[in-house]
Order: sequence, then structure tokens, then C-alpha cells
Amino acid sequence: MDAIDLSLVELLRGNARLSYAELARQVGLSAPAVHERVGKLESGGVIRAYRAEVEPEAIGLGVTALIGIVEDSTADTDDVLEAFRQMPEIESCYFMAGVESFLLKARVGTIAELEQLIVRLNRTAGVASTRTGIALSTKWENRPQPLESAAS
Amino acid sequence: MDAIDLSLVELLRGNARLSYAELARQVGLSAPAVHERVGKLESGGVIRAYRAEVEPEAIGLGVTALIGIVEDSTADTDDVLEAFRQMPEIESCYFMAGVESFLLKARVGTIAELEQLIVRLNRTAGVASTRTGIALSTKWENRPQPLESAAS
DNA sequence: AGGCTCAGGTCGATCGCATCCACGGAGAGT
DNA sequence: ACTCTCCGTGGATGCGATCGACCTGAGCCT
Repeated sequence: MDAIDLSLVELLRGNARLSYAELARQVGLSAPAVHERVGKLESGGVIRAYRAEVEPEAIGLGVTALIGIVEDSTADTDDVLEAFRQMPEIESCYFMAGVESFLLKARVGTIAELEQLIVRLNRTAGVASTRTGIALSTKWENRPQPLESAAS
Repeated sequence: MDAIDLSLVELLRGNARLSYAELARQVGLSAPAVHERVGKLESGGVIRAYRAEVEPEAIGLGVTALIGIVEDSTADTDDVLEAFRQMPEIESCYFMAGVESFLLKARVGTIAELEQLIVRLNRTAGVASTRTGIALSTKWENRPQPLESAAS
């Protein structure tokens, strides 16, 4: 993980469809060298996936909610997590410090579907209560921040 | 936005680096046809970007926080937003219903940097108070959900 | 019905890119 | 200095991206 790897990661965070030839020009190496470096970043777990970022409204997911979850005293955290994982509406799941053990980001098509999701969450074994906030609009999301230093 | 467009979007949400030839095989069209459709999805704003998803720890962003913002009575929401936009640590910004006008997701390298960010947020004109929750771990993030119906 | 027009495809050709392989050079250890 | 290893370069080759020409069916006007 040197400065060139970091540049490659930054370039691919900005545009995942850049060709190896283009990446090579940007970092000043040959295409095969870049190919190998990116391959190692992928297999080493630094690059997890390449995703198209889609306007949620365009695919019928116009409602975004952020939901805090309080576990009850009987809860097995792994089981609760597994139950969340089965709910495709939950796009992100953070395990939090504080009274609320989890913070979920969910996207659904309608308020009615959100209601059903909340009911399902409250019925889930181990869940004591939920607290839902509705996002009126997403100003931006997953903006890649410029990289300075490195690790590993 | 027909069923084929939806398949293309779903395929690219799963893997943004699929070739047009591969996409064409998957949806049963020719490569040029797919190329044109994807081009229209991009210029029509359905596909916003292609991004590599990176392990945050690997690039020195090991601390994730979710921060609620309460505006004061003098606040100009646009100005507040603009101030947030200048802070690269803020990866996502949602405008929320409720007492807290904004919910921010921020990533920084250390707790010390988080402290500095929170101080800066509290000093921002229009911000009355902040409430920060720290994510102990990210179970998953931006998982693409399977698409059923369409819009537009 | 006949024929125009247009959207959206296919096909074929060309050129650049991905990818494989053999080779080379710098740095560390002995 | 020798050699091993890592990491890179350059050349070759086959596939994919992309352009242009042409095809076809739907909708519509006359």
C-alpha cells in the first residue's frame, strides 16, 4: 500500500470504470503493472466491489429512513443482525455505541412499505424498540473524500 | 426505463466493471444496443457514478460517526449545507424531518480528528447543537437491494 | 390499405485495451 | 560481488468498444 496504490484507489473511487490503460497513464506506470496492483488491492480486500450509484427515485425507492434499534435484555446480537440481513430494504447497518445498538439506513418505495418494515423490525426477537427518522432529501451520499496518508 | 434497463441497472449495481459485451450476453441484446442504453441511463441521471467500494480502514479512515444537527433560529439552511459541503470528512448528508435538521455520516482517521470535526460543526453559523454517535463497526453499507418494479 | 417517419435493433469492421509471457534492473541479504 | 526476489517494462494476441450502414416494426397521416 504505497502512494501509487493510494492514487489507484482514489481514481477508482471517483470512477470505477476507468480502463487499466487510463489508470496507467494517470499514475505513470504500464498497463500490466496497474493491472497487477489493482488485482492485489482486490484480493487483499482493500477494494471490496465496484458499484454503479443509481438515483434511488428512478428505481422506485423514493423513501429513505434512518432507524435506531434498542435491543432487549434477552437479545442475541448475532441473531438480531442475521434477521436484519434478511431484510433487503436495509441498505446499511452500523453497530453503535450508546443506548441504540444499531443504526439502520433503509430505502423503500412508499411510506406504507416503511410502516410494514418498522412493524417487522419491532416484531423481531431481541428488538425492544425502534426510533425512525425520515430523510426528506439526500443532499449527498458516499462522497469519496480525498486521501492523504496511508495504512497497512 | 423498461425491464431491460432495470436489469442493466441491477447488473451494474452489483458489478460496475462488467463489460458491455458481458452485459449484452446477460440481457440478450447486442453490445452496441447495451452501450446505447447504458449511455442513456447515464445522461438521463439514472446512473450517477461508478465507484470502487473500499475498506475504510485500509485508507486510514477507521472511525465512523453519525451526527445529528439541530439548527438555531437564525440559520439559513442553504448556508449550513454549504458549510457542511466544505468538510470532506462528511461522506453523506441527509435533510431530516424532526428536531435534528440534518443527519451526517462522517469518517475520520482518529477520535482526535472526530473531536476537531465536532468542534468545527458546533462553531458553524446556524448550528445550535450536535449529537454524535460512534459506529463501533459497519456491518454492511450500501448493499444494493434487488429490484422488482420500475418508475419513470 | 399504403407509405412515411422514427426509435431502437443487428451486423460488420476497425482500433484500442486487457492480458499473457519472457525478460531486465534495483535492493537486500550472505 | 553474487544471487534471489520483487516489481516493473515491452511485445504479441485475441477480445471488447465503438462507429456507421442498414433493417424492422409501431404509430400515424392521407
